[in-house]
Amino acid sequence: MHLSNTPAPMTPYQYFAREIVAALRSLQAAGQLPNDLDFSAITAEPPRDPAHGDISTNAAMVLAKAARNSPKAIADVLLQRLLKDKYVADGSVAGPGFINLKLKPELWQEHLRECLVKGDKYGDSDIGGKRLINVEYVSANPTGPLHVAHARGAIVGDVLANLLEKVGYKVQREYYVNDGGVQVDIFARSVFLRYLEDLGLELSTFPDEFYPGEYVRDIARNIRRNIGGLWWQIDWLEWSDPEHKKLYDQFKLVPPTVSDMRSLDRRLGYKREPGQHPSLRNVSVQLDGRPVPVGYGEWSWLPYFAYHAVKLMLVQIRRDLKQLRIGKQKFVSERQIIVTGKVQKAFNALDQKGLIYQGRLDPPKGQRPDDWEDREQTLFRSSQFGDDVDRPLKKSDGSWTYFANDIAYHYDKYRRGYKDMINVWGADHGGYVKRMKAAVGAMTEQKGDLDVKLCQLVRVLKGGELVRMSKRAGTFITLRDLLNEVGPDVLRFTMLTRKNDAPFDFDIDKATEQSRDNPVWYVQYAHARTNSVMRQAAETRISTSKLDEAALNRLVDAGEISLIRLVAQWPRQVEAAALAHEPHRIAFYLGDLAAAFHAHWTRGREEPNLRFVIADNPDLTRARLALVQGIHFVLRSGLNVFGVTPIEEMT
RNA sequence: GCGCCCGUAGCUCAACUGGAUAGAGCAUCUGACUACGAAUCAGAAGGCUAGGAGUUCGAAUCUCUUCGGGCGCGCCA
Repeated sequence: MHLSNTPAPMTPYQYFAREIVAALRSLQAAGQLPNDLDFSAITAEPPRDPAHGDISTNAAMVLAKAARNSPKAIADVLLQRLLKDKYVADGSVAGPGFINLKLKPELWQEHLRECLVKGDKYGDSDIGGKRLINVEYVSANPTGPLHVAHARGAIVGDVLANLLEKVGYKVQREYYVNDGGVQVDIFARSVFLRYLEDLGLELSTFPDEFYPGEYVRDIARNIRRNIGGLWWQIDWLEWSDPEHKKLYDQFKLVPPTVSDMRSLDRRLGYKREPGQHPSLRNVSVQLDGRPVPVGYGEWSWLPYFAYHAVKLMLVQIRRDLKQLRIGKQKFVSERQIIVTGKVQKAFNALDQKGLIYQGRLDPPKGQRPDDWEDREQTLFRSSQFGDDVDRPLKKSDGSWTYFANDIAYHYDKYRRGYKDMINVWGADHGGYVKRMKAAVGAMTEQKGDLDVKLCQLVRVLKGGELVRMSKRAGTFITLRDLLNEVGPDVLRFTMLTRKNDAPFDFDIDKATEQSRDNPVWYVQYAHARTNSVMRQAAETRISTSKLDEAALNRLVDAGEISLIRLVAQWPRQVEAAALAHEPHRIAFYLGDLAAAFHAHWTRGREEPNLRFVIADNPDLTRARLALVQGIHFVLRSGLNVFGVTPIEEMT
């Protein structure tokens, strides 16, 4: 009998969740329970202790109060109904009022068949109902390469997106490019100075607050060599001064045309300001034996360097992400949000709701900045929506704050149809969560929902030692380094063996070790082992095809049934992990399934009649192969959700 | 000073979102390879879930409080 022909094409847990409610309804009809009861909190779950049975429900305890009866009494009558179910072998009331059901093996056997029929699609569902959901992750500044912390966020976000797709959401993956703020300008100035160095000029100094990494030189070189149309500027008037024409000739530099500059200005939203930026005040180069200050007329070169430096950086970032197997993100530019007037639009929307005002903020207690200046500013009433204080939307120079831009970005997401939004951020942005949620709530009249997953710090251990990282010194472990050391499979899986809000020590040695300690290998090994069983069967000339037609009622051993039980939990694990936005749960489940499979395998060593392949008993073997294939499908789809290659054979 | 996250076996971490006697792995001790792959498995030991108070049938989980750690606190992102 095929389960697909029965009225129960679902997991035993889903089946009984329904049966329990049906039984309760019939008790209501019979007048044994009141009619106005809320069944929503009732569960049908595997009991914590398998000795208690197959299915456990809390129904009696949940209903006791409203039904004005003792949990025990309700459990007794409910149990009598449930015992009539064709799949229930036995049942009992335990503890404070749990009902434990022991099921007939047929239900598990038939469910395994269901799993085999669905194959890789087993575990998929449509609880998302094709609803749109937006998952934003990585969103690192385009001012440096991705490093370990970004890797964690990238993986958590990507796998969460996979999970949501698996349960029927329409997922949009996004990367918000923070190319709109002063950090990009500092980055552009850093590249500019390295660019001068690359021309063979010696800088008097390289300011502390500039970006120190080697990669900045690479980008400067790349700009000089590959982009063309370059120039450098000692004084903003200089390129029209015939006195210095020879310098342009010497370095083969080409000054920009006015229309070049204007189009970049428009594109990037820069205002033209003459003079030299204060951070460049002490920087000069030796020219004709005298020090010449650099960086004047920033408006003429800064947009150009900012534009190309960010572009080159993003090429690198995308390449790294691709190597990490993350490639489906839509990149949204903060600068474009500003330039296209979307910030103003979002601002107006808040203003119309009366949520903008001019006011003063108290300086933070205990850590008053030295340069605190009490001033009137443009504030958003975020405190009306759960934030601690109101937040400024404009800087003192009149430009938008990062928060204002981010509000506009989220407003834009919402207007594009995403009521449900998830952001994956580093823990250092924790202080930002309340105000962003407040903004989303305010802009969407509470119709939009934002969940922020904060990823705690990642430390890297190598040879038992902590690898020191310093952003100031420009020494941090890049994503690229990690990928070269451990590869995407290990990195992706390992990053999900902890929940996102727990700090993570990533031990490179252990992650590459092939042993029980290493969950990646452990699960991979189990998957490869399912294949090796199939190969073994093929050698004994037992057919491994159409296993869903095998005589599954031959699976009666307790170990076999409990393996099916574990397989049958896959759909609810996927569902729970997706709804809770907690991809790490899948890692633990896969580890459990792998462990149970390895354990059962080893039992066959002492009890040969339990081995999967019994050469002279094709029917029994095919039934057991069906079980192996079910495990194979679940392990494979689990690894697929993680974006980890299910290896076919251990080498 | 305020806010957020966290505190679970010696160590690294789970615990199906309020369920039963809080579970794994490592390390420690005791066992299992003439092999469907021992890259594995079985067993033992290990706990006042940081401390205290509360909420209810029931708390690691929710509330309050103390202690300890991390992150953050206008014109960085």
